[in-house]
Amino acid sequence: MSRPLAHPNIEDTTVAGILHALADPLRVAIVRELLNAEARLNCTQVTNRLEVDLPKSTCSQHYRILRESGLIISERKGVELTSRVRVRELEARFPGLLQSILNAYEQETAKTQQ
Amino acid sequence: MSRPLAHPNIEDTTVAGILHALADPLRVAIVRELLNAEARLNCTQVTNRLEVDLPKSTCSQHYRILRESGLIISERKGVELTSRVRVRELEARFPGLLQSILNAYEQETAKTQQ
DNA sequence: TTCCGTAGTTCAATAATACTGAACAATAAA
DNA sequence: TTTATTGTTCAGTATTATTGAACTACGGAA
Repeated sequence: MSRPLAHPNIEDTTVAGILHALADPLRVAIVRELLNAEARLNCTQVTNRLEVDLPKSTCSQHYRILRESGLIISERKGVELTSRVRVRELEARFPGLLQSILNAYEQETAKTQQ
Repeated sequence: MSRPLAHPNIEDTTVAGILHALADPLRVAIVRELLNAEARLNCTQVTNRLEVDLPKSTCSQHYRILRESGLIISERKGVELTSRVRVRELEARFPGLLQSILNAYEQETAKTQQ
């Protein structure tokens, strides 16, 4: 794996970047899974929980976009890459944004019934 | 101008579509301008207020994306195209979403000072 | 050590989107 | 009619996204 895992400072994150990252349902699902998890999960664990079968390269790109947008922080643990959502920082920078987006996504799927 | 101006039913709008539309600062600026206006504005009026000089074709595409995402409703008034934001409907479908995104964008620019 | 398996990354080719100049269509006004 | 205005469509170009294949890095077994 490449050496440097660059994360933007929270004050350098942009709304456009965050919205772009979260405009993809799969990336939203990853974020939600990371939020729900008791412990830090690696990429494989997340995709397993999501029960999707996506190519590793695609997965890697999605994490890169989430990372570069400032939504997650990733760390290497041996061969694995574990990630967590930057909840506190994001809340401080853009209060309510992440939650309302996640709410909206839930609303969308919830209303599918009937 | 082409005849049919198709607008999605509000229940067919998606969060992904809305986030994608609002992931572009210019489109957000258009939405904000439409929200602030006392009366319905046409495309030219909006771009004039924004003091940007963007090609007509580009402008047209942005409006199409806003329309197809469900964010705005457009009507032809003679040669002009006037638009308004679907505030009520959006609020009913995804409560708080639009406002928190607009807030976040304001936060972002506000913090640029100092 | 060396070898093997696992977890992700990078590269490159292809596909899908976005941007925009130029030609066009539709309406209003002269 | 003719002309000006407003926006659309088309087509070419550029940017971004997807993904198979080769690769890197680390841990564990032998």
